[in-house]
Amino acid sequence: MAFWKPGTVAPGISVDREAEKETSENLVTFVDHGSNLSIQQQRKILPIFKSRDQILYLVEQYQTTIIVGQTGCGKSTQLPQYLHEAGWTANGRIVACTQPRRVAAITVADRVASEMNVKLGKEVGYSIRFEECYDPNLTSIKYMTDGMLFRETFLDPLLTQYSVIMIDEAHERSLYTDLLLGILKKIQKKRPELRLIISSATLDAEAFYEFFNTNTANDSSKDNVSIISLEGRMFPVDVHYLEEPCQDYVETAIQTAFDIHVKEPPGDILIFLTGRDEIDHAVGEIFQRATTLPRSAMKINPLPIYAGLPSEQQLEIFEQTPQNTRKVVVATNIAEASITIEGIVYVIDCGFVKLRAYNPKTGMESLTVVPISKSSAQQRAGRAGRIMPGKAYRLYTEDSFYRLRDASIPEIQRNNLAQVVLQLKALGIDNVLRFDFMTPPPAELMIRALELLYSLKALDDYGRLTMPLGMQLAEFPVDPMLGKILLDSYKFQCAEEMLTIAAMISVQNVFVTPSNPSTEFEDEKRKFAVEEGDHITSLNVFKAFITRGKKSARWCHQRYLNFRALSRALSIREQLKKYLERFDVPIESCGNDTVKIRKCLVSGYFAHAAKMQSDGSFRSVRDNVELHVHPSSVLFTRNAPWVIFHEVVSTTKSYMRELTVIDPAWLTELAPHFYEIRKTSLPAH
DNA sequence: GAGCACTGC
Repeated sequence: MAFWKPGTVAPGISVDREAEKETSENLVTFVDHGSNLSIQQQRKILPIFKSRDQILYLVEQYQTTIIVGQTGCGKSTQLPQYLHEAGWTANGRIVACTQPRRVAAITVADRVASEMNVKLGKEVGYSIRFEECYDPNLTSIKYMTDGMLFRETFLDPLLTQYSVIMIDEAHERSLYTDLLLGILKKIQKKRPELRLIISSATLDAEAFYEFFNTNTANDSSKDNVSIISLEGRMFPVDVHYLEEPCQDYVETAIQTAFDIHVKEPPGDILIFLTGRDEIDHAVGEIFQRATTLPRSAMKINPLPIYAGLPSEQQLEIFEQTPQNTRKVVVATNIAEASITIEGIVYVIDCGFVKLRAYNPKTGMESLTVVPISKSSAQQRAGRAGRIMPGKAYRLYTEDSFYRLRDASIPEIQRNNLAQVVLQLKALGIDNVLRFDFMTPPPAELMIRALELLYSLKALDDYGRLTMPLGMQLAEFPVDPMLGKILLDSYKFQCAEEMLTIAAMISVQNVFVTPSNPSTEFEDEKRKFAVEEGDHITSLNVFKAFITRGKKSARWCHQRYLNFRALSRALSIREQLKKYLERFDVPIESCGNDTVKIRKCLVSGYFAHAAKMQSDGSFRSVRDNVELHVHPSSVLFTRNAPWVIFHEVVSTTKSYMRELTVIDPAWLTELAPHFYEIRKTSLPAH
């Protein structure tokens, strides 16, 4: 990049470019201007430094402090250090800072360790799934995913080793953030000395304030919560709206990109669309139309980015743009918070997002395109203001912007809560319907979860956790139905197989589907396919990856397999195996006895059974709802009278994903109680 | 008969 505002962050010379590429985190980019500012001097020129003493005062005076600060103000890196310097980590106590994402936890910890000139994993550490990098005797500042801190409450319900807990990115309202908010409020009652810092980038501070304020007197000076706003470090972004709504936002986005390309000064473009189809189409069109640009004009280079893309292609968006070329990144929501791309000056926002929601009435999930929230729109626009003043083009009218909801619906209000209910019960919270959530989930979600847990025998007639089954399912880091097949595997001598199946189901995008699927792709896929269905096909893929493929990326690439996904499955499998060993479940293999494997699947997935109809579609056994085989299933091209499935996702139709052929007799043999539950009333909760 | 937003334990 040839241009940047002198005296500000230059895109090419930041010392942590590698880290910045991978995280949304508010890392502050330090620039070596040739002067010799020490790290400590650099810390003092951050905007947050002006508020240092005030923040420390508030944390001391109030049980909870809400910090509102834009991206780039340095709160994630500086606040824990201020608290450490002020003595909050004396006597072996720890300051924790949670992040919704793994990479963020690592990169911020790494940054802080280098600022403090200590080795990562010593005074400063992090804790994320599969990776604990801290020293229990030495670490005083600990960055962690919110899910990991939640898990720590199983071992130490009052989180006694922490003096201050900072919940970062709280505005995102991830499932575990919300669980932690409720639990921390409970802990504060028993540990009044515990300090909480809730950090949010948006204007929902009032809601956090109301939630944590326990002062019932009519005198606000006795409130135990305080709020402070910090100035950000962003450049201004000029927002443009359409005067009239557009018919086709993909086409409008393409045209807008070319308008910018022709009329505006250099700077890369980021387009937000909703899914892979739209992205592939837009990238193709931009590529085509670029050939009509005059030869003298600046070149244009469109690049796709979404989670399902293999790593090699994902990394292309981070490569330096060649001279005289403008990069156009076409992205899903992954670029809203998970990935930060340097050099973006223009943002085009279609105003929609693809969102997964769980319907408690049917137990089915839907994946639909819905309008974004105002805070999402602001976050997207902000992506244009990281290196210099930018512009955001919203492909909707200003009027429709004001009609958007303020914030997205928190995950806890639109998720399957089976695992959540189980975990709350394991923490001794018996009446989950009365748990103090910041925004309580609809009762139907809770009741559906309770019903499923009862049918799995994780809860007894009184709604209490069963021992040991219920307790073990609560501890397992997988969905309860998946946990059930692991714990029941001893009955069929197939724990080895179930571990692989559970790990493979826990990762997505094992096959890399090319944008125009070739026969070669179908042929490669068929080599692993078996008539019993997708679970055993996954088992074959994983076995081949470990033995013939020697866990190599090249081997995966040649077979259209996602190396990243398979490596992750390997880690998950190892972790699940440790749990089974602890639960004293014998780790045996049934060899190639697919009847045993499939019966074991039925023992957990009996509620997800479907019968084929004469027209080739299916009906669920439980609710008689019409279902279809997802085209990615190996059963898409085969006939199977009875199946069980992992999940249903409704898009254009209700598609079952991950299917296995079963004998209907197994349903009554392995789950006779399930059909009884519908005749009798539900147990008391 | 033809399709899969994004995280996390």
